[in-house]
Amino acid sequence: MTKEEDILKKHISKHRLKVTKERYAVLKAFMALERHITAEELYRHMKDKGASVGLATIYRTLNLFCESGLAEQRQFGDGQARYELTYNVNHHDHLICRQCNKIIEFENREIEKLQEEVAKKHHFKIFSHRLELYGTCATCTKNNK
Amino acid sequence: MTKEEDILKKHISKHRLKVTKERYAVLKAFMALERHITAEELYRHMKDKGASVGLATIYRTLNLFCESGLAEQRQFGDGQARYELTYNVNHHDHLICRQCNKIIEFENREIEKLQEEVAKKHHFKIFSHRLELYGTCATCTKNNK
DNA sequence: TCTAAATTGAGAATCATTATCATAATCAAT
DNA sequence: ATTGATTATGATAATGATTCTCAATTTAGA
Repeated sequence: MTKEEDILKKHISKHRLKVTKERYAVLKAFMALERHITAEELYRHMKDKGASVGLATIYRTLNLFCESGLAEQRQFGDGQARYELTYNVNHHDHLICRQCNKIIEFENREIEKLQEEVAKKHHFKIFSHRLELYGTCATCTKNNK
Repeated sequence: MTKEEDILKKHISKHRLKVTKERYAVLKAFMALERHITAEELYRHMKDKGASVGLATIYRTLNLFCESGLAEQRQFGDGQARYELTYNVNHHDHLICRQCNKIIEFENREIEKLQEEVAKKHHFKIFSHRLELYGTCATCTKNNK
């Protein structure tokens, strides 16, 4: 049993939910795939692999992952939610290429520190944040020439 | 004529669009209202004031404002786009209270500078970014006790 | 094994936003 | 000012992502 399965199982029993093969199947597929996947992409992928699960269940299960702390949902402004595993992953932010949709992750402790200062100045208790830089990636910039 | 009207007019003539009373009415109402307004809120407000304009036109006009550089659209994750006048306004980011939905603006040049460094490191050409801090504001924190 | 409670899948419902299209308004040239 | 071409408007339909509904199925625990 992977650590992620263990976390999911603990969340499930804590909330008197039930362990199902669908939930394991979604977790397995989710872990095997690229980060920042949409529900639709995950659905298609599982269907192609013969591990079909209803789309509604994909959504429900991804939300369950978020509630259990395994994953996070992101909105990059294209109208579809994206999900990424965050268990055992350092917090990071994103660079998004508007031309090829490439997503690059970055970490910057200095920025985080400054954010905390801003929050403190306004007496805000922060529980999450997001920082996204939109632009054109190196490859696309080169190809544009 | 306000400076904003002037900008809109220039954008309109540059793109061979047309000046209409609806566009002026929306601009007037938009400028008079609080920042970070939704299309629906603007629509309701104008209806109540007797300056009724169709909802589709509100959307079209707000997008026109964004194209002309007068306004920007924001997504704070509640499923509705919000718009704010940005002409002659310094760039800023947002603190968002998840309890009372209050939105506080802040400016931080140091964070911006660090963002530029991150972009440079990844050879990204940035044309926009967004930074949002989600949490509980001072008032709500106090009231929770 | 039995039963209560949770889960699933299919499709309906929802909600914000955009598209459609007939009618009306605007603009530029006369 | 009138005309003609083009764009804008408003009402409503359409869209697309996500959630809800509900009957049938599966799970957990006694």
